[in-house]
Amino acid sequence: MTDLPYNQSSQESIVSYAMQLVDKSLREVIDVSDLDQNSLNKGRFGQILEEYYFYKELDSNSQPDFPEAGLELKSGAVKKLIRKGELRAKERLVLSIIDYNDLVTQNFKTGSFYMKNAEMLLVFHLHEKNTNVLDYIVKLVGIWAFPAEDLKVIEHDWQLIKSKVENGEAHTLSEGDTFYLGACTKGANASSTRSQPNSNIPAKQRAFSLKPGYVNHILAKISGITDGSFGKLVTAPDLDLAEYDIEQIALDKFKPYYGKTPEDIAHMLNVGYNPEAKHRFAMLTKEILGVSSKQEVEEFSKADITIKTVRIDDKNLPYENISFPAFAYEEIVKEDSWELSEFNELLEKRFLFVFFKTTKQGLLLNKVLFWNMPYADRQEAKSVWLKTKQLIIDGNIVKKVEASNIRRTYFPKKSESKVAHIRPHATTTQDIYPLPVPDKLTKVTSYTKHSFWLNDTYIRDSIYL
DNA sequence: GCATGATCATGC
DNA sequence: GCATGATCATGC
Repeated sequence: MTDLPYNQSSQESIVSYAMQLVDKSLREVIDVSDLDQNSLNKGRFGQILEEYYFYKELDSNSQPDFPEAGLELKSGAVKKLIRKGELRAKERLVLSIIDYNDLVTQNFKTGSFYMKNAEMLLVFHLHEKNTNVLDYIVKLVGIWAFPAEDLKVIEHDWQLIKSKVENGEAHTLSEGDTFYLGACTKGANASSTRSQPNSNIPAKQRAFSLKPGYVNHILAKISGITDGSFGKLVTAPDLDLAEYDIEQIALDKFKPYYGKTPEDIAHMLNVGYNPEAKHRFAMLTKEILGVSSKQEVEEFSKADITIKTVRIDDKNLPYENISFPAFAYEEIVKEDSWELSEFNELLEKRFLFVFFKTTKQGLLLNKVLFWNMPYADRQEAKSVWLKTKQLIIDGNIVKKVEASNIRRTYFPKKSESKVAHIRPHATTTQDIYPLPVPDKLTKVTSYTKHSFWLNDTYIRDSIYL
């Protein structure tokens, strides 16, 4: 192996060789003549890259792919956001498979996960539907080493996964258990299982993976984007905490403010409070968490956690339904699976709900909780998504236009599902997105922006509790 | 009083 | 100018 086009003991050499991939496809840089054309499913991208570009033999040992340089080669897919033009992770980044029997014998720092993945050479290509893997265009290449503060969260995640396995609960693992490092299912189907220690129940095969939110941060870092739009939940004094649980750290921050009014809280935090600002409660929540009202919480963004601040009346009914960002009609009709749809991705995230409740003493901070939408409710949301998508595909949007110019639509109403409905989400009726199919009744080719909303009654009955 | 449609205030 | 989080107005 003396004639490799790079020096395999030098990170610098490996990276500069990898950088030559940017804006190219595999077909342009390797000899593809002896590849079996029938085996080119999307999972082959990484294997072909490793075997035909880096000339490495495929193996599954616990050493990194470039052991002398301490680098593990990983490839991932990005997508371009139509509305913003930015690159985002198409999905989680799947790392090494979890051997349940081995895991329970390991420590984090010397265990196979960290030994293999401490430093990674990442190659991201742009995902294109119905495109041969050989023609995917590489967009970003870079080295990733976990920052110390991220490693603390990841070690905490790793320990949680390990302790579940130690307790004979490998079959109950779920990605929602953890923050940055997940245990995602891996295998052809649900019957891909493995044995686990301390239980006879076969457990689904799983791999360590990085959450999409975390991958987005990696993408920003290796693209050289460092903006000030993120603030940290965990600051220096907390870094030495033995129990590094970002959820607990977040919940603890609310403790001094229970039973206080928004004005009280703003005063205690020494921050301004504009009663005219419609997002004043959301701003206050961020200040409680220790970041500026202008910033996003970095740890939550990495862990795919969404904050929702809700005011409820004395009967626990929210004053308003909860909105999500407006969807683009042209994008939703192209979503061919619920699992990969934007709405499902929003609902699979973990939520931090912050409730302010109306009492005799006024509006008071009342309850704060982390929450995930149960599977059955996401199936319910799926039917709302399916109906919405079909109406747009059929150009069946406006039902009638009243004398007042209010337009009644066919979109799913609150009464049709206990979970979610569709409503306008725009500045005016003139605030529009193009329609893929003109509306049958009005013939318009664009329509007021709409979004999915969670029903106020669903918040009351299934989340506030 | 509630469901649905329309619109607003802010910050970037 | 627009995304976000939120609130208002109308009609039944």
